[in-house]
Amino acid sequence: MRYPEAETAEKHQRIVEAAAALFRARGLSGVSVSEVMKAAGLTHGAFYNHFASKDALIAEAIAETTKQFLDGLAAVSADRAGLEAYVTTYLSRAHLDAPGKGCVMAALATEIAHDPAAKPSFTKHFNILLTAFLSRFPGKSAAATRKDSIQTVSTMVGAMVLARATDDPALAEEILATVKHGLTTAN
Amino acid sequence: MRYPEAETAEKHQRIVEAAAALFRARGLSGVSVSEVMKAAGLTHGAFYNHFASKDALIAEAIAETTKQFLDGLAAVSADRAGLEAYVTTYLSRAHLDAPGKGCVMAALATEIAHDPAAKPSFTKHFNILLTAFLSRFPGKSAAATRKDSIQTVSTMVGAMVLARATDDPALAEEILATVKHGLTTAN
DNA sequence: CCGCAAACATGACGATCATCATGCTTGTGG
DNA sequence: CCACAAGCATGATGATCGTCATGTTTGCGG
Repeated sequence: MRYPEAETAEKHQRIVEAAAALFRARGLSGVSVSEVMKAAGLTHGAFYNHFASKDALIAEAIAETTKQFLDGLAAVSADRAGLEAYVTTYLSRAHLDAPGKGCVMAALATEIAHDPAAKPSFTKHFNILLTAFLSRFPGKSAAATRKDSIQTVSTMVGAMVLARATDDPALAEEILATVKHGLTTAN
Repeated sequence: MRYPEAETAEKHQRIVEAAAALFRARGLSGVSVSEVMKAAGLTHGAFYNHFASKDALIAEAIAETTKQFLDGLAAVSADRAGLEAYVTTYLSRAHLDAPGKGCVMAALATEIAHDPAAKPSFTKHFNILLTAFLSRFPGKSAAATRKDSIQTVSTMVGAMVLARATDDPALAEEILATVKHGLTTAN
């Protein structure tokens, strides 16, 4: 290779991180390859030295967001209090307003559903993410925990997705607050 | 006007219905104006006699899906059993596999969130839809009912959105079945 | 019965985009 | 120390798309 291997790998990572942020902020179809490369400090020509296609970039970007998700989970304790802290952070105004730094599911779910090339990567990482979430659920049997995880994740994602699709800040906050309350007091 | 008014109105409606189906099936950015017109039995040139822009069509298409949503709600009884029947239908494999005929929220939520022109229409119709859902919730106070509606809708939408983003049919069905069970036995 | 304008079709325009072609630059393997 | 190829930039290409221009048809108001 012509450039130091470490440097090349770092640029690759920068591209993936820029893509992960831009895609979540503006959608898969709302961001061009050129924009991603510019955000990574390169020009569009170098793109195909790193990825076979935009679809390949999307797949890697999804993987990157999963790493970030796991970091967020790791920051809370593995008990009921930690879970509630996580839910509270997830359903916060900060997350609502910063989709580029937030959950992939809440930012891109329906676009992924319409993009056959993105679904395999999403599916793989959704499984990882569910397992991680599950491992931090306190008590009960493994089966019950998995069910609880699926329900809790569905509710969190649905709330954020609806709040984001809304134009009215008061309504968005009502959705988040209501679901937050429901998830942190029930069970 | 040159064409009979009724005929023109009918064509307008055909365009909106075709758009509502195509957008939900393949996404806002995945469907071109020409495709919608062809599906409505016209050519692309006539489009701007009916709509000011693609954004305007999107807004009307969202309104159309809301009408369809309300029809679905009206089909069940206004009690606990009716609510559970509705949830069961919503979280069915038939709905999973037919996004073009299903809920807008589950089909387009994240794309709407990324499209400033679509958000006002969505917000307006989300309010309508929430009110209708609420009016069919049995018992309790109005405030509690609104909270229950928001939580239930969030969970249903989240589950469908995640199931649709998934490549693995078994996982998709697990999500639907789990959330369906949670919503029809709890409370 | 006539002229006007609405509705529709064909076709064009300009912009955007993913991808590829080409050439330069530069470090690494030999 | 040298040749090769990886990595990057500039620029081109072909396709798609939203929108507009133009011409034609045809029913409605007068």
